[in-house]
Amino acid sequence: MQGSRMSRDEPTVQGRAWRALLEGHRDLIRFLEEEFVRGAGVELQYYDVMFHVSEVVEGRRMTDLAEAVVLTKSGLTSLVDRMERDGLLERRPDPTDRRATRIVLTQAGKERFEAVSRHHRGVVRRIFTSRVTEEEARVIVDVMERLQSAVQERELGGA
Amino acid sequence: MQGSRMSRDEPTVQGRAWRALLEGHRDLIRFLEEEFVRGAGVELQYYDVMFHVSEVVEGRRMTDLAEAVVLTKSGLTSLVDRMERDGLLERRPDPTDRRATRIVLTQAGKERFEAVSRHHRGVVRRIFTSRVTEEEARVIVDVMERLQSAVQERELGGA
DNA sequence: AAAGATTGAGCCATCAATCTTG
DNA sequence: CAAGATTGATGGCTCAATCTTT
Repeated sequence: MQGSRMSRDEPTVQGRAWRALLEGHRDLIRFLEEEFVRGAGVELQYYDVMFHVSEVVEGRRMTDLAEAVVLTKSGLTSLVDRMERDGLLERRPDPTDRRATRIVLTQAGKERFEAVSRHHRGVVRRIFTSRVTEEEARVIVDVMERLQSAVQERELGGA
Repeated sequence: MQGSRMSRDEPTVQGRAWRALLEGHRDLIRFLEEEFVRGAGVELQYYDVMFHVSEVVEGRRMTDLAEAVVLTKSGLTSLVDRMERDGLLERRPDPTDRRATRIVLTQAGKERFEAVSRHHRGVVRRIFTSRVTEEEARVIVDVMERLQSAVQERELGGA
């Protein structure tokens, strides 16, 4: 964990930042997941889907939603199956493209999302928001967005 | 919690930092995973195991290793099965406790790890290290370590 | 009885193939 | 043929049960 020798040289600050990011994120997610299941009775993945669906009134297309929650299309198909079975979501034909399916929250889904959101914000505040200064937060936003676009360029630009 | 708005529409800087962290990390990992499989022919998980095993000459016990790589014991059992089948690892009886198994790298595993490490450092440098200033890196280390200990305290103390 | 590790059942994600619509 | 979505086969991980050793 620490004092590890990834190379003979002393790790740079950036190198330590990389490991800190990985390990910190891992612990945060692990904690969040546990808190979530215990307190809200819903998996984090459910919340993630509901979050992205709730943003758009007319519903989200499967493909876009899959991208948003980082799943393959078939993976999302089965996830939506389960959530539909649980009465949280509804599939609706897309009026403009008959190939597409739009996912919308049911009334029960909306209520559930509201409740879970409140809980979610509480947990996030306790473990993250309240422990980070504005200054630090700005740096994080700055860095992460920069890295994101770098990755996206690389992915598009090919190897 | 303060003057700025906590409403859904106008998240705080910290709130944006939270989402930036989640999404950025997700994209980084996704990219790293792809790069890794393509360039080194090894999954990230393999590297993670080799990394933790390589740190200790006398080998790692299964339970400790499972904790380190964030897997259940049974999950690790099957992962180690595969890696052993691939000739990268070896199970050895623990001399001091006959219940325990020690995992060590084979010679092939060591060589593989060295090569993959080099590749790994290259990728990390390209997508992360070279794109973050020392100043920013210090902030990240600072924040993430603070959050990690906060989470650990909560896990121990909180029900 | 508790701790280290493995086994088997079940769940969930990916991949390749398929169907329908543009 | 390309794009949106689903289906079935396969693989990895978790959970509960089990075995051995302390």
